[in-house]
Amino acid sequence: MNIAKVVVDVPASQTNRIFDYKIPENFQGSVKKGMRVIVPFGPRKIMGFVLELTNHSDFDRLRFIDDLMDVTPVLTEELINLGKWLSEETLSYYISAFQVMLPQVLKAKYKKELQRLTEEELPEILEIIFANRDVIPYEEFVSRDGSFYHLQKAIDQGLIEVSYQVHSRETFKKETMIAPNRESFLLDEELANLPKQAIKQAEILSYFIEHPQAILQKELLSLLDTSRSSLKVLLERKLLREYKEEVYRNPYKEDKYPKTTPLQLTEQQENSIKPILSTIEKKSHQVFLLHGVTGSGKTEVYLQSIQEVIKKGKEAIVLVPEIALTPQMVERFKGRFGSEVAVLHSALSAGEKFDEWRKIQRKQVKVVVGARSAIFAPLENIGIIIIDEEHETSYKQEDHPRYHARDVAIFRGEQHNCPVVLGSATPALESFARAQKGVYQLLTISKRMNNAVMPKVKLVDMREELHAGNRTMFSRQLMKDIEERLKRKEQMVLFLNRRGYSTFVMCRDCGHVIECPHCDITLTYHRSKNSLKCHYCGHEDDMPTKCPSCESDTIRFFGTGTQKVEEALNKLMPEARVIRMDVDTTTRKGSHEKLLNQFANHEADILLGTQMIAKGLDFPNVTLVGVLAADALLNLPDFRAAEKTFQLLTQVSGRAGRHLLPGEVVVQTYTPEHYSVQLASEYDYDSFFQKEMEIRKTFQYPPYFFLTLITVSHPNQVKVIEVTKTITKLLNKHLSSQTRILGPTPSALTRIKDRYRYQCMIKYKNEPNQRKVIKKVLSFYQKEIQKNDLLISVDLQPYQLM
DNA sequence: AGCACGCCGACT
DNA sequence: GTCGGCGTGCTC
Repeated sequence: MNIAKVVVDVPASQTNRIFDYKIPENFQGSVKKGMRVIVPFGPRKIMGFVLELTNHSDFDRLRFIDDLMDVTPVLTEELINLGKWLSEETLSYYISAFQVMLPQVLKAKYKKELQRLTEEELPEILEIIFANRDVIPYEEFVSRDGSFYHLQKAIDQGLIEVSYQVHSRETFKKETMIAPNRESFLLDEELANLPKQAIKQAEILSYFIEHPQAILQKELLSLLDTSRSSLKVLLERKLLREYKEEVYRNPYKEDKYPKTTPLQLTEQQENSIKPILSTIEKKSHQVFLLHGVTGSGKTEVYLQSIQEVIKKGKEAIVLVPEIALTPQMVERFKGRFGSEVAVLHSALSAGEKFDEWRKIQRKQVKVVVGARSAIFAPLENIGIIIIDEEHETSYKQEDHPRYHARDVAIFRGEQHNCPVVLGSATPALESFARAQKGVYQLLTISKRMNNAVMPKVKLVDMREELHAGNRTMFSRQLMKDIEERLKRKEQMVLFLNRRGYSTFVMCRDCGHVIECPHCDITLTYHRSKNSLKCHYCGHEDDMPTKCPSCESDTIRFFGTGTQKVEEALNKLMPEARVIRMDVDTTTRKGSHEKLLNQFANHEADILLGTQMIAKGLDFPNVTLVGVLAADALLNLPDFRAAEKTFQLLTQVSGRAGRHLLPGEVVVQTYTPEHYSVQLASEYDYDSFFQKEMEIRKTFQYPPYFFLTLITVSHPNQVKVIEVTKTITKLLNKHLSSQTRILGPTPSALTRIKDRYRYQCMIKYKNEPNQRKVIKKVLSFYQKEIQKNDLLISVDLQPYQLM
């Protein structure tokens, strides 16, 4: 095997193929599939993944692999196949598919440098820039307006060389270890001979006589309450030795989590787990949809299924939506499986993520708990894959490769012959429809644990509040209920749906709304800096004091943010202690956990927050949930708006009355008659499913039809419309006649970063040639994409229709 | 994506 | 003769 087939790190359509390289003699045998290598590519050097080893190539002018970047492959054989499948499936580049499966620190960094080869005098311009250095960053040469002509000449004369550096960014955390350097009896002798005043040295020696194994320096020093200076003498005398050992950056300390044991399952839990266990036993693949109401103990079903998998010597992946990946959730897994668990989510630093990943790679863990990308965990013997809150849209990645973790999970489940469990109190319509058709096996838990009843939901019509003269954001009902809870010393959760709402700035005089100069969107007011910011391009302006249109000074910001709610709450009920949880108060590491702990310790009465408090939280003392604006989501231009509203209301309501105390929910809405609000208040998923399915059928939306969204963008509006029109025509011509192609339509945000965006939508039932046709369309525009600043993006099964 | 190469036009 | 500005095509 002296030839490697390599995918190179150049995300472009022309390089989206395999390149062959010869393996030099000295690397024979050490180059393995799935490794990162450095290869020459044209004049430069870049990173590539070895996908295959062979002895034959159709290309006759092969070059040699330059260097290896790994000792152990970073991609397993299965992940290599998964990557190929993923790129086909999502129409993305091979390289992007492989990169998305690995921690960011494994992405190569490139440096271009100018290296001086001789002492010989260079032209003056170059001498000034080099300033007595042998190597300078190429960047510096460019930024200081270096003469390309002189540079080229110096290169031709052999005075200067351009060198390309490729390096990986992974770092390893090392800590100092201290160990005895002599046999115990020899240390005993030394201890006897120590001068009387060397008390600390004596203590240290005694310690090692009793514990002859190595210990972290940090730990030793704190244990004996001393400093490095007393260690130093012993190290110098070679009685002890020190060395560096690699340690994992461990964001979760195991001893923090009290060990838990399996709970007695309820009858319904028992009935649900049986088919899962038997699938594990039979080593077969099956997708289960576990439909369990909030508080029904789905997690316990997961935990006991995993237990069985571990018993069989296999491994498990558990996906949890990012915002539900709370300390509470982690605790449940760490509590049951201890150090067998690796946790992967975005709050970890790049280094921590890498270390967790490496624990998996080295087979030091059995269970991986993480957000979307954890589905690519490099496990080789998977026994179960679980996706909790499977309806969550965050499982769909919004940029390339635009994959859905559910699809990847099922693909891997097939490869490993293991069950995939999708769990939710409010399954995605797609999933429930599949379960009804028998594609997935439906498991139902309709009762809560502890025999708790679902909290009663009161709908409050906010229009009536307004008519009655109540202009605050709290209805009289909600106020009354809050006061009651305060009196009874019970706790509350207030939920504000911020998505769909924004704090825009408007002139009360002329109605002028301030918009971003580069995007078709209103600017958002940020109190901390008293500025206006665009959420799409980052453009920032100072908050004006006068309306830019009519010069009136009645310009104000509108909309509701958590800050504003908190202020209003403080004014109306100064005695209530409020914890506010939103992006502003949880950016610092660990602050999320801290706030939740405070609430758990009853240091506050009200937990006020956005999306992030909607799921996964479990506080026994919470008896009231208030939803301030239930229909904020309903008004979005999204065919899933009703579904999302139903899901959110159900999830939030589920935060109350989970234990002994009964719970209540107050939902404030401007559309109490809407079926999603109505049915959510009755916890009637089945009726909601029926009703929503009818609507989807009528309007030809998923799950009855599949969707593909093609978005075209370009600085010139005329150009965009023309291209989108042509694409629509091409698609119409080449796709089957039952397929509907809609468009061109302007995107919901027609202009972002000074680029116009138009889209067309493909609605289809069965379109086996779709990817082929789209690929053809893309290659038709290949040239314009390359040189004319045209962008065409394809999203199969989109979630964001903007 | 970079990068070289080649052609062209401007400036000394 | 010297320099930089694009368009084009290739990368094992």
